[in-house]
Amino acid sequence: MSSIVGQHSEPSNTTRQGFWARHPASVAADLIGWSVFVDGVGGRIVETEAYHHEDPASHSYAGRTPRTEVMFGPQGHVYVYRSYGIHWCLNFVCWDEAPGGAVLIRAIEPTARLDVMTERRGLMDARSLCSGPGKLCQALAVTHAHNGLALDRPPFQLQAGPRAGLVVGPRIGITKAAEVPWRFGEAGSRFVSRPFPRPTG
DNA sequence: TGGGCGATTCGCT
DNA sequence: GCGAATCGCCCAC
Repeated sequence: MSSIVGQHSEPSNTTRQGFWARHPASVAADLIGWSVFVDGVGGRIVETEAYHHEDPASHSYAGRTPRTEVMFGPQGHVYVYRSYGIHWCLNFVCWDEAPGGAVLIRAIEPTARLDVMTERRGLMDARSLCSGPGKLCQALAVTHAHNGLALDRPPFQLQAGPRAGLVVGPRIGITKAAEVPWRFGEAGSRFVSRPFPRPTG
């Protein structure tokens, strides 16, 4: 599933339930190169991470709680949680065999309304506007108020797009199952949160 | 009801 | 490169 959908395609295939009813790692890989906007502010997704219900690093691993409720709900919705008591993190709910999975959006290449993002972030450097899960939520003004909202309805807008290439690596900032290679990025992108490890020979 | 912990970021060295 | 800031969630007592 790496089809490139033109802007005039009927609702982009992200709106089809089938896209999200797959393993989070598959969805996370396919989302690279797509664009996400919140109230018209956003850009191209260049970095994601997958979290699965059988994955010890996933919030859903310990079971269903009020906080993780959305992860067990319908696919194609937004799961937002607070990180370190300071930042917000944006996830897209997806799962196939059993409920409880999501893709963390870790970095975006800003393309739309950089002026708004610049003001929200208090920065001039486009490269640093959305190069991290907490950063992009600040730039796109995503908060807990968005938790549970559907991705195919305002204020969200998703649009398929091409990517230069896919790179894979271990996830960042976790202690459990840190070796699982479920971090995905666009090859050569300068807008990722951190460089991907070079393929070792 | 209390304490430990975390899918982070930023500034200072 | 390292550590502080900061607070909601979750489990144990």
